[in-house]
Amino acid sequence: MAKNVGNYNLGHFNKESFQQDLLSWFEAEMRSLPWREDSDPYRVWVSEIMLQQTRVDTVIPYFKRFMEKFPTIESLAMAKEEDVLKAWEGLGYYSRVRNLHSAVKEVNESYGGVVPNTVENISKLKGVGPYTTGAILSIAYGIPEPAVDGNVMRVFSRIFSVWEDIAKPKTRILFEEIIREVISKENPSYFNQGLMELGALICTPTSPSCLLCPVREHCKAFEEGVQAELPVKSKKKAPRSVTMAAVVIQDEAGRLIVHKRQNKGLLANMWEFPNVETQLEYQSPKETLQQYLKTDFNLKVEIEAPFTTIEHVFSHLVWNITVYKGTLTEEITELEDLKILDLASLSELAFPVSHQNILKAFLAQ
DNA sequence: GAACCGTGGGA
DNA sequence: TTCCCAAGGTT
Repeated sequence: MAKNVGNYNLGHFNKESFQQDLLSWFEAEMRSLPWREDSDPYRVWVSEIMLQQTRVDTVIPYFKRFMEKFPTIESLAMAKEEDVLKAWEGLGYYSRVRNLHSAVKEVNESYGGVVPNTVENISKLKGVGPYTTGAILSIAYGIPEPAVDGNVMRVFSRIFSVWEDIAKPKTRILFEEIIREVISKENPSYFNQGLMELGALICTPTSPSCLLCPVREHCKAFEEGVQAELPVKSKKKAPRSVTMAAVVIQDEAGRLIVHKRQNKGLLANMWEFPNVETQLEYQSPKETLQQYLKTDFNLKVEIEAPFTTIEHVFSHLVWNITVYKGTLTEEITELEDLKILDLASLSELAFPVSHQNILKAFLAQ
């Protein structure tokens, strides 16, 4: 019986044959990865959050360290956010781990420490969206839910020759509907992981290895010779540029002043060296910096010449930071979000990479 | 729907 | 160098 999903007719698609080809290939070729040692829902959960928009090779060492430090739901639930953020330092998208921490507390308190196994409950957890819901349910619990990530959209764009823009949110819905029709009910875990593995190893964004592809005979794009033109993905606009001034302030003992960022938005709750945006100011960067320190922290600082400039590129903006050296000219009263610390103490706080680079440049001068 | 939210790697 | 990312989610 021919099924229609959107404008796509799945009638001539041999679902059983496709499943068998994909599953056989995955069982033979799957990479040995730390989070594949078992299917503990907590480990699956942590790995899926880490893997969001992040390469496997980058995640591996973070995952190992994280699981050593926080081996169970309870251990993570009881941890201080400061320590959790530190374990994520350098991975990026830090709201991922703040949401994970919050959601793990929720599971510990409201679900007896057991990760929920229904779409209804698991998708309520902070940081668990449509993809992660399907990934955890299928991989940890064997429930046939679609887990549509970039790999899956790329693979199925080619399999069914779908020319919808995969950068559009609604396109994901289309692929979820397709997956619901073709997912293996017997082994949804390997089916979903197999699709992602195929996307990572064979059905790559540029120059896919079609001659090695286990599901080549099911692929409409290959049949039509258009695999290189799919998927269609619109470009995102260029990041905007922000000009900033930062200062590394030292006291007589050589300790450094650091500031904790606000608890929402960019790099929330991460530590940094005091800095201000200087884009549209009448004042010189140095005066802007001094005024910021005075009004926000009642701090008088002697600011010397800049010793480096740093460019840091985010996904949606670029920081151009001129970094000054400063000297503290009076006693400082520490605040919740302002501390003066020696280097050993600094190393216990979580800094974004941009400010790690500021410290490196300061120490290297 | 579009903007926000990081980082390091590879072509 | 520049561009595009890599197992997305939230607002």
